[in-house]
This record gives sequence, structure tokens and C-alpha cells, in this order.
Amino acid sequence: MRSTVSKAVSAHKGDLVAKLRAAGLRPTRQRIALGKLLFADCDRHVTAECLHQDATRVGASLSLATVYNTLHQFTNAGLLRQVIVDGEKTYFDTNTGDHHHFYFEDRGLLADIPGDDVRIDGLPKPPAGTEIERVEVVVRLKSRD
Amino acid sequence: MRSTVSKAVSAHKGDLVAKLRAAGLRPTRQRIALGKLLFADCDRHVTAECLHQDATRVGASLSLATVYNTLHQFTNAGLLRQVIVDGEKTYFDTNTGDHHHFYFEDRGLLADIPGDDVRIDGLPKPPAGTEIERVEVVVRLKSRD
DNA sequence: TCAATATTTTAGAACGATTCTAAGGAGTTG
DNA sequence: CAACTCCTTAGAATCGTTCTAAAATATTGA
Ligand SMILES: [Mn+2]
Ligand SMILES: [Mn+2]
Ligand SMILES: [Zn+2]
Ligand SMILES: [Zn+2]
Repeated sequence: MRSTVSKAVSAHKGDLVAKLRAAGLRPTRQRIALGKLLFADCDRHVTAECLHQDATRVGASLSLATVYNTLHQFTNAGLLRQVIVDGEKTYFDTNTGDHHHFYFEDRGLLADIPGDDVRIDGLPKPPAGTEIERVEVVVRLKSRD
Repeated sequence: MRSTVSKAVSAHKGDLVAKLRAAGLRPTRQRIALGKLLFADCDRHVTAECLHQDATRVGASLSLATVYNTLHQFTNAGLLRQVIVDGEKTYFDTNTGDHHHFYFEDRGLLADIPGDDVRIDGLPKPPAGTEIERVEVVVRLKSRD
């Protein structure tokens, strides 16, 4: 799940189309453009607005509504996950595995915390009638000085 | 009995007025009403909307804008802290010490996890030029069944 | 291939939480 | 009380996001 190089090399349009089909999504021009931006290279943390700008920058023409639709469809298909670290905007993460985040508050950027080295001990059992869906750690960072 | 109770209540109010003065905030009717709701009993996690409803329920009459203003003033004074667990609304926490949270996603409720019991190991050093402002753990819970 | 059908895209309106504006109200000081 | 400063508030504005419904596109199968 973390062989970045071979993933980048093998992230061809055909794979993307297969990925979309497997998710029950038609491989439209818009979804392919967004899929390339999201899945072609290394892992990304994007907002809808920023992904829309990326698409525009690359010459793809699609509406912001489509970016929102697509991000949610990808999330429902398990291709993305949401990360909530800021009340103003929602981040979408191409890394769907178990991991945690640094959040650079002044720049509004997310970064994965490398490795599975993070261990959390001493968590109490969840209250009766509930179960843990996910444990999230966010390390909020500020610039020094 | 009754005199004990009213003494306790007025002692609380005196504390509250002192607390506001120490924060450089005039003890207005609105701030005292909200301060009572927030600080009189046990720790609370509230949204602006919910605190406004609480105030209305208790007979205090103030605008939602004032609730927002007051929550931010209290936060800037270190009397509250913000907790971000939901993209839709902001929670304010009367517990300003180091601690973590259960989040009951389907009910939109927060509960404290005492900070002393939770240990986080294996966090990497923050990137150069940054420092940790806070480490937050959120345990997202869903109802079983 | 080519219509019939199902899904997708999109512009623009709507929404909901939050913030802003600016004018009147209230706390403080002497 | 007067003078001053700070506070409250209704309503407008903002902003990220969702909704609507009509036009566009993908898929199916004859
Ligand atoms: Mn972004
Ligand atoms: Mn609440
Ligand atoms: Zn991530
Ligand atoms: Zn708390």
C-alpha cells in the first residue's frame, strides 16, 4: 500500500478507468481528470476548492459542483477519506489507511505522520452501546517565532 | 438549607464577576448569564446554537451574535477552548486542560477522556521551523447496530 | 449504428454556520 | 450626572457546501 514508486509508474489511465468501474462510477472526462490529479502521484490532502484550481491549472474544465460530487463519490467508494481539522473547510485524503496527521495551522496544510510508529495507550473502553469507528490524532503545529 | 444554597449561588456569581474582570471583560448581564451556564456546574462542550438555546430556556434573553462574541472572548481569555470534530459546527469546551475526546458522531456529542490516562508514543519530531501547539486525540464512536 | 435509457454535469439558487456593520444600549469613572 | 468606553444586536454579508433541475454524456441493446 506504500510502494510509492511502482504506484506512480503504474498509475495509467487504464488503471484509473478500472478503479472507477470497480467503484460503480462511469469513467467520465471529469472523473478521470480528477482521478489523475488525486491518484497519479504521491498521497495528497486536498480541499474541493484547491483540487478545482489544480484541475483548472492543468487545463481540465469542470465545475466546482462536480468536484464536490466526485470527492464524495470517491469517499463513499473508499478511495478517499475525509479529515476534519479546520472548521472552515473539509480535507480529502488519498491515503485511506490508518495514519495520523500534522496540521500546519498557519498555512492550512496537512501532512501524514510517517510510519505506523504511533501507539496510543490508556484509552478507556468506549461507552456501552457504542463502538470505535476510528481513532484520530492531529498534531497541530505553529511556526516557530 | 435555603440560605446555604443562595450563598453558594452568589459566591459563584462573585467568582464569575471576578473571572470576567480578570479577563478584562465587563460583567454584563449577557456574559454573566452565559458564564453561569458554562462554569457553574460540571464541564461542558457546547455549540453557539446550543448555548443560545440553553440561555433562552433559562429565561436569559440575548442574541446569537452575542453568544458568538462571548464564546470567542472567553476563548481568547483562556476560559474556553475550541474543539473541531465536525465540519458543520464549532464546539467550545470549558475544560481547558490537556485532555482528549470521545465524539458520538450520530448524536453530535463530545465527552472528555481524561488526559492523564492516555499516552501517545512514537510521534516524530515536528518539522524544522515548527513547534507543537497541541496534540489532539479524537475517538470517533458510532452506535452499535 | 442509433435511438432509448440511465447516469452525470452544471449554473445558479439555496443553505447554514459564522462574521460583519453600524447604531443604540449599558457599564464605568470621576 | 456627564463623558467616555465598551457591549449588544438586528440584519446584512460571507463562505463553504449542498441542492435543483435542465442539458449533456455514457451505456445498452436491437
Ligand atoms: Mn488545499
Ligand atoms: Mn451543543
Ligand atoms: Zn493523510
Ligand atoms: Zn473536553
